[in-house]
Amino acid sequence: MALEHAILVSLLERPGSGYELARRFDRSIGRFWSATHQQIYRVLRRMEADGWVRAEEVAQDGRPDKKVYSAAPPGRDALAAWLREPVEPETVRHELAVRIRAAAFDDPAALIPEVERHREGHAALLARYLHGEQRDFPAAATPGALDAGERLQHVVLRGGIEYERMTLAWLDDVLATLRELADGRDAPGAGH
Amino acid sequence: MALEHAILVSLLERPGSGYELARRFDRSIGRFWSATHQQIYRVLRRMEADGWVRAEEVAQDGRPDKKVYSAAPPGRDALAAWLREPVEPETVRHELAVRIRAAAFDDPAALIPEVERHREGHAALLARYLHGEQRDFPAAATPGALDAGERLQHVVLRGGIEYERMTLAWLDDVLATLRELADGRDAPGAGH
DNA sequence: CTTGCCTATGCAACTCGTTGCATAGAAGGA
DNA sequence: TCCTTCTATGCAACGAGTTGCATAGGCAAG
Repeated sequence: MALEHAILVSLLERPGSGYELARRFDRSIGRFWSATHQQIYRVLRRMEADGWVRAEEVAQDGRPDKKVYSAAPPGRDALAAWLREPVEPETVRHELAVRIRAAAFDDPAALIPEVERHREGHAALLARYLHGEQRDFPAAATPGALDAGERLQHVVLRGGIEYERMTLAWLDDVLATLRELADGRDAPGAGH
Repeated sequence: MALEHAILVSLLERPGSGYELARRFDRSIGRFWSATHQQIYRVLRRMEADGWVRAEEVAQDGRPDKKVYSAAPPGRDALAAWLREPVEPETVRHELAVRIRAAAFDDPAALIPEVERHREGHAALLARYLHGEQRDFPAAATPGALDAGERLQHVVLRGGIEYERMTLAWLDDVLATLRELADGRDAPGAGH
């Protein structure tokens, strides 16, 4: 239900076409709110009908025309109202946690390779976050160097960084537990 | 798509009716995979048709009959196969991150009360996790005191605890940032 | 004694989100 | 030359998930 609002924020930060939005959602914003191009196009049309955004047809040479959207005053109002609504607790869908509990009814060692792969993904993401922080917020330590928008973007990024750090530490804990269970199952046995 | 598997895990840990499952999903398992009773009933019927679970009608006095489900061998096989499938990166839907970025286009101070309320919720959840850890895993420090299932449940719980700790620290960071922005906006002004 | 909550299951309608496919011109490599 | 990729938008169908409502007996509080 907040896809409208995520799109509004993205359009306030910079206007763009549905296609451009879809790519932004694959990169920066998408780390916190993912969406496919289909969803985005459909929601954009609804938002245009509601007057939340304005569209401007832009002809391009060498590539298809595009519709560039930008946030309209009613959209800003809707966003301001949304900011004052209660924050509902996130609906968690943590597949890996389910799998780990499932491993108790099968071979825990079978899960190890996938957890390792998963860990690599989180390590790569942390590296990207840290690189992005260096690039976009080098002046963060100097008071007054960043405006409100930048400071808020930075605090969100810090959240992403801390989340990844915590996840990596936890995945190491998980791997250690799985390996101990795998060893304990094999070692005292016949040693095939 | 993993609701089937979450239900299977829950039924392997202990058989139960759809209603009981729904309440478990509101408590322990639901912290990692939430679902409403409607979803659970529908998926249970599909799983029974597929032979993943078996149902047994149980008459009760003083309350309605119930159907107690338990995991069947084909369900265990499906779970084992699922454990070997690739873990897809989680689809993140972090509403608060979107709101924080949205605050740049409105009054950042407007967000503070809701972030505080949100923080209280996470603090309460952390307290519940820690209490649950004391109750369910008091012997965790003694080697060999816990079986495989318990050790895996414990490592999942530790993940929840670390997530809540990290979130609390980040929310304090967010609140400090929002407060500084709110002060900076008022203080140099006319001081109304 | 009536109101509301708890157990227990379920239908119907809806929204949200994904997947597959289609179009269509331009650019670049095998 | 053909094949793929990129830009840019969209339809149609499906599956996942939510919300509202219904049933129906028992229990407890006011």
